[in-house]
Amino acid sequence: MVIKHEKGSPSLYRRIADELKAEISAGTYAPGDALPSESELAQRYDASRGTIRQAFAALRTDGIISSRRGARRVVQGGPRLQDFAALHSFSHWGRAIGAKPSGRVVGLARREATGDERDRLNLPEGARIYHLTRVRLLDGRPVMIERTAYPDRIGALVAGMDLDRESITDRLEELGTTFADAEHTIDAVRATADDARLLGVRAGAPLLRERRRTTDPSGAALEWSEDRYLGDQVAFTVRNSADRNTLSRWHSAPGATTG
Amino acid sequence: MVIKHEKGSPSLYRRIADELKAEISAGTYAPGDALPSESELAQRYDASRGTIRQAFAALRTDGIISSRRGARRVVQGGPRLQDFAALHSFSHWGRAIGAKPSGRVVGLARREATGDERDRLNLPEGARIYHLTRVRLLDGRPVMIERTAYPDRIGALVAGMDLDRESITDRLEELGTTFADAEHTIDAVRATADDARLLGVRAGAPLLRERRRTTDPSGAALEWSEDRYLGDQVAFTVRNSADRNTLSRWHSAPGATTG
DNA sequence: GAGTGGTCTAGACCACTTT
DNA sequence: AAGTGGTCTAGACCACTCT
Repeated sequence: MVIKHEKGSPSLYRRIADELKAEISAGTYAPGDALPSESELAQRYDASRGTIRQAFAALRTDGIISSRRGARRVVQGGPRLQDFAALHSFSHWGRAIGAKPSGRVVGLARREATGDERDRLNLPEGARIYHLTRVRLLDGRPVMIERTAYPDRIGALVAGMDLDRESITDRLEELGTTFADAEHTIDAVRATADDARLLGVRAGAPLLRERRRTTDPSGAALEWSEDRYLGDQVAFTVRNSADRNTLSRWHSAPGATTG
Repeated sequence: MVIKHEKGSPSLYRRIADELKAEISAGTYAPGDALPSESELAQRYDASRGTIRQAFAALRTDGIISSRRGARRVVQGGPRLQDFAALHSFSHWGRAIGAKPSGRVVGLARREATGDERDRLNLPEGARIYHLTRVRLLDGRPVMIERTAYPDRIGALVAGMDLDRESITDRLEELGTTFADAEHTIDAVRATADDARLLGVRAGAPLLRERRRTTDPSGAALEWSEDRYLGDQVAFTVRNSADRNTLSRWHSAPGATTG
């Protein structure tokens, strides 16, 4: 018996995965606890074993559970992982951690893309972009400087927004833009005089720098951003395993530009 | 027809995945190129479609390819990701990037674990650990300070090694220890006087701090390490997507320990 | 409309952990 | 010995992209 999906409804394995995640969040299964077996869940959800395995695979990829042949799956400890939206959008993230996120526009300009920007956004010579600089705050205190380049098509939409009030990410999603993949490069830099003034720290303070390239489902670049966080305010957490690794370590030869 | 595995040989889908990765590395499929369809590969490898999908899933999890319904899978650009061993072991990593890795032991001691160390390694009150501090170098230049706590059982093995010469990771693997999962927390800190002396920079220089907890397949903690990299020498790269997210952003309230 | 990936089923055998 | 997850097969229907 195959049950058809209602239009727009998530697949069965996604619903099962979401339900398991919710039960783990709620503490029904605590870190270290064993989860129900595949066959047990197959019965409970009237699904095949393959579908249950697909649901578990989603949790495994997110690092929420571990799994070994012969033993039941076990809930992993550690900090809860955030969903893609909370990670991608400062506004979402701020609200998720219970703070009041805001922004202050420092500059917005349409200009010709630099060579680096053309590379990152995959644009032809002479292409124009929008470049936005904002200070982002939590509960009124500066936490991060955001310097983002948008391709012309996206930037035109952004330029029309109320940037002090709206979430760019949310508005772009409403306007039909889908953020699918992102690549983040993280290192540490010294605050420049400019950084220091905007963040209210002394020049030379250690900042956590995140350079991010985000693409849509077809692989087209949607933004290229360099964000600088106060080093003592923000950290990033990554999980990986022998099976699955999305993390790399990179070395910059002294004197070379850092990618 | 079911073909049995030879003992110790990797599964079919792993071999297919490895072969595809090799072809991508070799440039047979360049970033932006479409890959063969599932049915085509099923024929080529005399495998079922499910097995081919399993191989593709491995590449997808590593962020090497993207995939959308209706269109063929596409090779993703960006830096090549390193395998778990290269990420986990400084020695492996150094050799992989063509440099000569080395280490200099600053201190090794067996002592009672602090509260923080007990939490991270999941040890009872009063448990003892081994604590190792090393400076790690590439081509003779200091790049990182490593401060690692090992549970007694592991530390006893480490203490017997030639720490200036051997790779701890390699030796522990040879001795039957399997590193399965790791959780990394990354932020930026100011170099202490001690850090500065060991790394040959001025105090206050920005350092990239990686705190790492590594576990074996059963979830038991194998090490808890705090590594500090020169900010202009090393960066970390992470890939994620709406489907699959192993990255989180964390906020530390001012004054709180960045635990 | 043809091709492709996404979801789901039902069943099989095996390696490993647990009791 | 029983239970559990890992691998693999063969087939089905569907949503979507491409030309």
